[in-house]
Amino acid sequence: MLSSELAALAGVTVRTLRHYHQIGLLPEPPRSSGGYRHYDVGHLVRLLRITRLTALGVPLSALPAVLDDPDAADALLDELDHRAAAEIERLTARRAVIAALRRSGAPPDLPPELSSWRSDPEEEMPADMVRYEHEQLILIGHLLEQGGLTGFSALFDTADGPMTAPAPLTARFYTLEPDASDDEVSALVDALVAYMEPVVARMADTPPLDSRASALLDELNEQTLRPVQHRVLRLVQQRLALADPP
Amino acid sequence: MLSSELAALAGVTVRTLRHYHQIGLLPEPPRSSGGYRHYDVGHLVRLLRITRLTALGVPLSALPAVLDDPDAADALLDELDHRAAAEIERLTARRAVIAALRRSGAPPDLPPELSSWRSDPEEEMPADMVRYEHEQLILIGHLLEQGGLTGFSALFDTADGPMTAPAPLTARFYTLEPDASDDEVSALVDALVAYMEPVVARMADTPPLDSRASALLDELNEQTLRPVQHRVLRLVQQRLALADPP
DNA sequence: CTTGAGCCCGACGCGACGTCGGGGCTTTGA
DNA sequence: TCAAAGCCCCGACGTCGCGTCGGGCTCAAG
Repeated sequence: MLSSELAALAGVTVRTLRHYHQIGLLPEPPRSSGGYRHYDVGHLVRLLRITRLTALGVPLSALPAVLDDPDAADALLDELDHRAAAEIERLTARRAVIAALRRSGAPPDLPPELSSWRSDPEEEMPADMVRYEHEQLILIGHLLEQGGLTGFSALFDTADGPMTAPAPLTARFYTLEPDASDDEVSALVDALVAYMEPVVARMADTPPLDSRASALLDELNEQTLRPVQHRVLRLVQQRLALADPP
Repeated sequence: MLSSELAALAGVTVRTLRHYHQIGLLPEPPRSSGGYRHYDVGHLVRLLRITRLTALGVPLSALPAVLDDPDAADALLDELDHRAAAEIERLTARRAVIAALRRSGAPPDLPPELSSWRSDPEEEMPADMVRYEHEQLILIGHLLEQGGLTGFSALFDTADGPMTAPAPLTARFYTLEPDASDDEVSALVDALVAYMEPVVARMADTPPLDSRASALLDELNEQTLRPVQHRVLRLVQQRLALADPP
């Protein structure tokens, strides 16, 4: 039996045979005068034992032990089963995320549970503001993942169900021109404060945002937002802070 | 922000950061006078986008395209979902095999559906005969996998349910001494023929065993069995062949 | 005798980092 | 003020199970 015949019988490639020879897993068969390997049924059986075990997830390095000592296999099977179960769980979670992404229609690099907070794509917004909103959601999504994203989301629940993103409001914020009039600015501040007030009221119970997290969010603002928007943010923060007991 | 802080924030290792720098996925940040990297929040966001996507199974080589062009992601997500589903199926099948093995108590390198054909481990049998039986089951299990293992098993179904391995019979065969008397041999042959006759009768309908497969089985016999056992096999085969119409 | 398929070997590639070893920087406590 | 400890840097090799390439040899058929 030549290499390719053995390989076909066992359902592997010739390269696999050579690899098993190299690592000493399969004994070298006798050679013909020209150097061709000639296998017998013993090699086939050995190879089949190997393929059965690797199909179960046994690593090649563990095979010598398992093939020679059948008792050693039990603990290994346990571990392989656990690993397979864990891997299935990971993949299932991954598929769930993909499905959520497809439902939300949002770009795949932001957390699907925050995608409803994006501004309406129909709104006309400068490219850098689109990018800023995107990056902010990514940052918030990650920073709150281990701090309690569910608790955060709960802040926005009302008797009528969860609040959705205030699309026109955020668009007005993002499209603020540097030369906006004071009236325009204070009107926007009023609207934002009105929107945020009930949320802030409920925040009294929850632990404040991690200091490093808020520093990072500030840094992101600093990098991207225009001065007029910083002014709006500061004003909103002042008004909301005053409403809170210090 | 130093390397280890960024890494901790994003949940990766410092080595991963260096790897992303090497392949150009993460821009190099400015360095301190001593050569230390100093990251800002922009790097963190970039890194988080990367980790979110890799968690979905996106390969690093595809990231530049996906990060820059959000539309390119859709087809990719489809493929990733399919691959994840296929992988889950493979792992589930693997777990099913492991579970079957644990129920049967058989060594993990033979097909669990044939494990009931092993001789009773309580029977006293020479080590090489144990090995022979093991290897024969491996060979049969594989050769019939693509030829119809189910059809083969059906040959052994009776009205009272599937026949089980004739434990004392096979043990008598395997433990035959080279100097066994003619009486002993012919008694064993009679018993084996009686056992196999109904099976052979049903085999008339099914296609005969692939010629290469039977050659391999013969070769295995040749390598391992003692002359007296060859004699028994030949006798049994003659008797069963005569009972068949040629 | 030639041709074409099949076999041999050595060596590099892949994917996403882990790990090791040798050497500088920075901070903290004595 | 200085030394020890703890970070940081870099380059390079290791992991796992083979795939792939290139160049040369062999074998059976025409």
